[in-house]
Amino acid sequence: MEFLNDLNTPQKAAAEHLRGPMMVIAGAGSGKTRVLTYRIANLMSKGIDPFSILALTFTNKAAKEMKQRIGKVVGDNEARHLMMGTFHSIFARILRIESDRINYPHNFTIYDSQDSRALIKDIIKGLGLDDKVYKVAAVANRISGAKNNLINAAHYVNHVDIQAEDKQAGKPRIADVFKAYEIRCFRAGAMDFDDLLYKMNVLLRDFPDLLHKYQHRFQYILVDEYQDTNYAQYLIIKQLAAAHENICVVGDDAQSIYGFRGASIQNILNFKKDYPDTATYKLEQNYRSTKMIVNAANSVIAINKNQIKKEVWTANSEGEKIKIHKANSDNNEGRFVADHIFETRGISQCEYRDFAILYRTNAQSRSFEESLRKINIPYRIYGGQSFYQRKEIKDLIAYFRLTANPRDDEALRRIINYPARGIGNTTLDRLFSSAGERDMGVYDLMTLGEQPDTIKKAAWSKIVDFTEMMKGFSADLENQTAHALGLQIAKRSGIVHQLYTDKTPEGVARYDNIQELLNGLQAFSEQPDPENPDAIRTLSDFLLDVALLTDADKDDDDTNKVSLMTIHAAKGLEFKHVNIVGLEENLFPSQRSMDSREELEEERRLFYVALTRACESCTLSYATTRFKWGQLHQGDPSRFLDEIDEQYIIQPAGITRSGYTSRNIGTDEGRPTSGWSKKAVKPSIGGRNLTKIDLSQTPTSKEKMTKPLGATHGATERQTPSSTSPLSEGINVKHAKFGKGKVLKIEGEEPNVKATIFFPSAGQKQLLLKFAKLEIL
DNA sequence: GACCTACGGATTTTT
DNA sequence: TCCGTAGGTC
Repeated sequence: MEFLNDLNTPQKAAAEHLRGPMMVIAGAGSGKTRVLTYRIANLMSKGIDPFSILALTFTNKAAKEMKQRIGKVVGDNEARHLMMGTFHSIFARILRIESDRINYPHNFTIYDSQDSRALIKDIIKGLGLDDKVYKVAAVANRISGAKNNLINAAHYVNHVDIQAEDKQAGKPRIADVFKAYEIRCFRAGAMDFDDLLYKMNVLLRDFPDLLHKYQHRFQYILVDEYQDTNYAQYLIIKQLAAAHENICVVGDDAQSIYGFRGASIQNILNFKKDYPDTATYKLEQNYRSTKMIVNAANSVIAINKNQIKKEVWTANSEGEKIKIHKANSDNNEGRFVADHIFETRGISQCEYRDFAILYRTNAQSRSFEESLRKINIPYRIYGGQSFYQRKEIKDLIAYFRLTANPRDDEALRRIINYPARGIGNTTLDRLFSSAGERDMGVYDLMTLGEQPDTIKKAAWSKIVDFTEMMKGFSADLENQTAHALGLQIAKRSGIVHQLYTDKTPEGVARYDNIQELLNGLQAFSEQPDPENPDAIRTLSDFLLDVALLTDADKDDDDTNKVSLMTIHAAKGLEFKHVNIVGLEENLFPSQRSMDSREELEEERRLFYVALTRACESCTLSYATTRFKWGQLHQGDPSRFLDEIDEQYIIQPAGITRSGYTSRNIGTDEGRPTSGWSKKAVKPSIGGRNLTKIDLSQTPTSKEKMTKPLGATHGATERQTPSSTSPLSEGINVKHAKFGKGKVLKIEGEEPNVKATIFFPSAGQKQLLLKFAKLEIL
């Protein structure tokens, strides 16, 4: 096949491999996606049915892109039938088809981590355990870890080591929580992320006909990012591949960074033991980065003990040395990076999209956002609170979920009183406990037509109204498109109305988000399902997609913006110019990774991943002081800085902020360093009590805020402000109205006033107002 | 049940 | 510092 001539020798050999187990060890930037695509194209050109090829990728976006690239080689019509996607999405689809085997409804709900945590919290409370000892996050992690190792609640309670560990940690009753969690999920017809893998294993283990069916269907299996698979994933692949052993795994042990999620680097290290006939291909030529970057990264990763030997090299140009910058505070680090991007863009004539700022934790993004905003550099934040995590979106989706699966108790809990319809917490608690006593779902209890004696009459009639409405929605589930039904739900539930009447800036943003979701629904409804092109796309089809979408999957076609993200999120991406920030001990490497060699090595691999994202230049920075929980902390430079062979780095003599003030951009002049609250005064201005002020009557045209509205709400994408004030401080918000917002507290004095405002629909918000002119109601 | 206050905990990383 | 919420009051 002539398309194979685009490949170098080892790439070509790997792409031409037809049958039998194979492993591709692919260094960073060595073209592994190319090999995967070309191999699949090659299989198809040899007459192998695309229906029999299963390709598992790490993100849906990667799958989509690969499909498109294969389509270009073999034609879209053929490529369409490939089974490609993430582990979670592919197996969710299969589980949906086979769900009756394990007594789940076809429209089972997928609980996201918020849902599972809410449920776990409720269980901890219900069992009367101390929630300070049994912390939700810790318990959730424990359960998740067990499931990823295929341990269910029954095994958990009998597992000697696990029980010993829990006892040691003072939490002997996690097993009880786990057990209750299993029951409640089952009763709700819900699976969490881990269940998708666990239950898939159950299907293959307990139903030989299904094992046979899928072994027969997937004759060729390819797994990308194999170094990041966990035991549950490993075992699914192993079982599916057992009949034919046409399995191809691609990965790089040096880039294994998901150990915390149960990923085991051993899967890649042990592959040859499972398949002794494995053909191994090593891709060692890097096409992405300069010599300087490749060599620097090599010098770092060489320190790790646990790895497969390989020599990553490049024929690319020498490139510039890696720069290290020391800042004296987190804010100055932000300013340096923003300024550096500004300058580099001017000198090398590249676009904003060529830059990335990579950090260890999402919480670090703030100082970079502020600095970029100040000098009008557009940026996009990945991760953090994504679109689908926002409250209003989750609320509407909860209606969708309850429509598709009335047993979904977590969705019900969320929306039964939103918008407010007079069913309060007391009623809800009684409903849940009454349902628990009868071992049935809450919705089933509600539709039973039999009023439990604990529920008051007035509340019960509201419940009946609610269930009647939901029944109406459910009746249309199969005969309306996702868009038609979604629109109907948005309107009839009262959500649209509720948000429309809320004229606060936050309320307007929420209304827009709902519109965006509905637009998304429309696009979804109009695009046919490749597996089943004639069927209408229902709301439950949409839910399956939406539950497993992540930020990385979001299309952002022509956005020319600087990218801000965690290093984890940057996996698989590349940028011309990369800034790796926050290189301090206890931050990167993270404090929690310091106890064990394994975890520290994982942090080092993470650093390796960060370095190898860069094509042309890489700049590292750290801050000697940093605000944490409102307190100033000292920090030491990260050990990773010392681990780069010094011949590849420049450590400039000019310490912090060199060349900065001359341009007078983004300086700190005149700004108090730690917020406004230093001068806190009583909640009164002009001698009058200010606890009740209607800000809608306030002349707002002169108000300035130090943060744009909505920023506190964690919007995923923030535009650079179109206008800045003469002080280059804050943003003009003259169109802002505070609607029904009530001021709870005023601190500071004009013109610097911090106001705590209560919005009926959004709870408490703190806003920093400049030149506030407040009038008393 | 709605509204409000004061307090305490949070920072890994993600499907 | 910010955010969520338990618990108080009307």
